[in-house]
Amino acid sequence: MRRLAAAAEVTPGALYKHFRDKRDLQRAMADAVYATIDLAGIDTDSPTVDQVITCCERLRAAMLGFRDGGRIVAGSYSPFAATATISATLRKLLEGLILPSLDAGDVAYALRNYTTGFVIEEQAYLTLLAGGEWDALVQSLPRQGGTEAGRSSDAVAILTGDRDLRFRAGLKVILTGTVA
Amino acid sequence: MRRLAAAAEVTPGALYKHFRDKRDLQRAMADAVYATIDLAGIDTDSPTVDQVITCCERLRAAMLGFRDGGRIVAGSYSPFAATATISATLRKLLEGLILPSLDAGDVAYALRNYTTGFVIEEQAYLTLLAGGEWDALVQSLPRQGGTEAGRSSDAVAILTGDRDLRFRAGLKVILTGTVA
DNA sequence: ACCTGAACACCGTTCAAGT
DNA sequence: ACCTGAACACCGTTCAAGT
Repeated sequence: MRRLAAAAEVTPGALYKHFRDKRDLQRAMADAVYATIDLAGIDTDSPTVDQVITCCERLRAAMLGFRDGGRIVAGSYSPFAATATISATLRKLLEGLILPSLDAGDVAYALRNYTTGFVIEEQAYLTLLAGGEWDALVQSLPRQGGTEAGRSSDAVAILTGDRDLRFRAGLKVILTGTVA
Repeated sequence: MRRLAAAAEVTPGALYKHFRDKRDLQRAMADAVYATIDLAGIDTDSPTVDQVITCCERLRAAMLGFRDGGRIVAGSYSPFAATATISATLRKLLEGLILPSLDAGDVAYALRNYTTGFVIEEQAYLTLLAGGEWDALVQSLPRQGGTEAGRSSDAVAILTGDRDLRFRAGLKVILTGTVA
């Protein structure tokens, strides 16, 4: 609050005429993150799986555009316009695509939770990397017995690899299923 | 740190002989959360889809057992035993189940990110509810034009409904897919 | 209506000194 | 090896008073 006030060239107390408290400000920040989502080329009247994927990728991109974007957005229920727009867009796309046995709300919610979960992990990794703490952390991963099946580091492989590719792989898993 | 020190009947400075800083302590807390996961009845030698679902449900239950459990666990890379155990268990189960075209690591990562994302949202809701702030927030949701398709509140419906059911519905979506 | 100054009750972290 | 006391540099929030 104090640093934000300084950036706005105002005294900290002045912020409390605009936001009830820090959490109220963070809700507004969450909507500001959603507001940067690029919806160009998304047409809810002719939905495709590719558009759903694009939608999630742009949601991810929007969060990645801000420090702690994932954590800001996660669980902040910003009751504002941009938040409503992305929710409705994703759900409308899905309504025209999914199996009739499923609920579009459940699918949209799963996709959004996957996406925010992925980005939180990703930004934590990037912060650790930038601070030079990542290598020490990976080094201290428990060396477990014998076989390579023991290394607990799929997360490590995913984070240090091509994250765009891995994110899309996860989306495809959700959309197309994993078992026969 | 100060409150934890008080609970441990020790001076704040003493904590810094055991943990480098607050984040280091939170990593240990994350592992402590994972350590409460009940793995009874999970047999990685004869994997079933039901076991995967149970595994994710117990992961959710473990996080729900602690204040801010989801946020503590998300993006904290605790390089400890319990963290490695749940990761390896989930992946081993999946290796025996998924379509050969998929990677067990990607699927496990998608399931974990979905689960932590869901729990973060859930705990934020529960905190808001306990603080009496939830109703005011939902009231302020933008009333958008005409049709009921406009309400942006799938998240609201999911959170205020049977969350166990909704969580499982999301898991099934991921495991069995959404499109033909 | 919006802002300032000043205060209140906190934080995380460090470090010499003790045992 | 582990802990205390005390300090340093911060926090979020409130509120009378100003304009």
